[in-house]
Amino acid sequence: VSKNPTLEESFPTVQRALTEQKTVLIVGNCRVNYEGRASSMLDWGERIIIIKADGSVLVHRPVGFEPVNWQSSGCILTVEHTGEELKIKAVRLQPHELIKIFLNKIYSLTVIDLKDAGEFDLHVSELEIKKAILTNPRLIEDGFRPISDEKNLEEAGFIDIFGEDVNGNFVVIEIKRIPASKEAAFQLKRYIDSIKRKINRSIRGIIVAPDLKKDVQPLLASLGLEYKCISLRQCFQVLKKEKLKKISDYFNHQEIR
Amino acid sequence: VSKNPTLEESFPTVQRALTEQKTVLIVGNCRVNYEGRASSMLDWGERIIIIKADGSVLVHRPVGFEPVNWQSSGCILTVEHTGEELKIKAVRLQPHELIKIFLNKIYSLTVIDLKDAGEFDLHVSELEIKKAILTNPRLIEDGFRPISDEKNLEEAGFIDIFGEDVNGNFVVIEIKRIPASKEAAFQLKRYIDSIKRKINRSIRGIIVAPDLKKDVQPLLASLGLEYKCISLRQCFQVLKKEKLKKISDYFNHQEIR
DNA sequence: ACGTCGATCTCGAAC
DNA sequence: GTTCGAGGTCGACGT
Repeated sequence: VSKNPTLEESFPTVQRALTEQKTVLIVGNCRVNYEGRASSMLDWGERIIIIKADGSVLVHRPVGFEPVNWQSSGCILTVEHTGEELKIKAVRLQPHELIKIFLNKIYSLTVIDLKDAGEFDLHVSELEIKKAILTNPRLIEDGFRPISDEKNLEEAGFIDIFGEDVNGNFVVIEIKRIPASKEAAFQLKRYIDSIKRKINRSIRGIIVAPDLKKDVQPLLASLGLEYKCISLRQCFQVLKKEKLKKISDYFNHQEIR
Repeated sequence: VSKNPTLEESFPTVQRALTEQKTVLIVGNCRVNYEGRASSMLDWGERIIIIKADGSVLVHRPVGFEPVNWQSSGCILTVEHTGEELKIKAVRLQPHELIKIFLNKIYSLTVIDLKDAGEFDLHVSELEIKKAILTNPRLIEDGFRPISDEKNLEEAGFIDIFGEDVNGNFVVIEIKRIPASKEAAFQLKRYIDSIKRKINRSIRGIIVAPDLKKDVQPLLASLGLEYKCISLRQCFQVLKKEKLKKISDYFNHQEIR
């Protein structure tokens, strides 16, 4: 970490960092040119620049979630010291893209070798809701019996869960992790129409989601579809129980041996 | 900028920075919990944390273009010092989302008030291609006459440009800034089918793009659609000419007065 | 507020 | 390699 380094001082430091694949953090006054899928010019201003070990580059303005300019991982980095400015170039091939950062003042330059082996777990994807339903089909209704998941309907797309109810009707389930939109309803309708063209049996369509968006309830009614509310908490519970069961199964298994 | 500050030292600094709406840059060892549209847990590791003046939060791992955890602008920030850890909370309402960052070691803490008034210009979006066509419809073909842009087809979506050709046929134009995919072709087909259901006149569908992706040409043929190649350079030219024209109009207007 | 669409979207998986 | 779909997509614009 160096504070207010001159460009002369910074140049070899950055150069070494790039060749050694370290992470570089720069706060400074810069302008940025981009040429590639589109082209852009960013005039002078104070920004944060992150250059990561894998070759990704981010230029962040003081406001806004998204970087104003960037280059995704795998690009080739070079740095030059051209008189008044420090010039960092990041080139990507396929598609050909070039970003040029010109710095005329560096407030802080940090070179670090970050060690990060921490595992990242993202829960409650659509997949986990599906797992929960397959684990405990009563989440849908008593007597529901899944037949297959991820049924391919060729043109129409993929069905999340395909099953049978207690009365022998086919059941097509469309899962949404967030409040279901009209689009989800139309999608489910397409699936059902697609199946009806092939087989001749009564089919129910059920949207499974934590909630419905506005005006979707009447749409479902008009399309002859149903809605089953399922909370993420319920899914958590089922999956947690399943995990514990697996562990106890393991121990039971151990005892038997 | 402080190097290897203790958590005790960091706490008031961060707290003040948050109330004063400054930008905070932290490099340190942390774990992150997220709860909201989904939920996630990120185990201990060394990361870069950016907290911006507008309340956006970014947690960056040493690799990858995207932040591993984040909160977009407008969230409420609080910081606590709970014994062994510095805990930063960022809450967003609507949708309700919470991100908790636990730091047990800070390598560098930077608080800055970035001044960035630089203008950002991005050239050649889909909108600019549209503008270019509306400015000079001959980019499509001689005799093409735009009737309206952004026509809403209710269910089917929005048409980029709707017009008429020299023979009085309707023309629906779908613009893509990048080589057009099969998806674009299907989309245009849906638009045309949607219109055909409403009116009874001959309709042509034209994909406008700098190129076609593989296998799209035969698909277009089978769907009865057309392709008009248009380069970004052409659009640049037209728009540049238009700008110059406007300036000269301005001067002519001045002379008349 | 909700819905739709573009994005230098990015990313990953399937083909 | 290309294509396709999902994303805690984000952000902008229209209703």
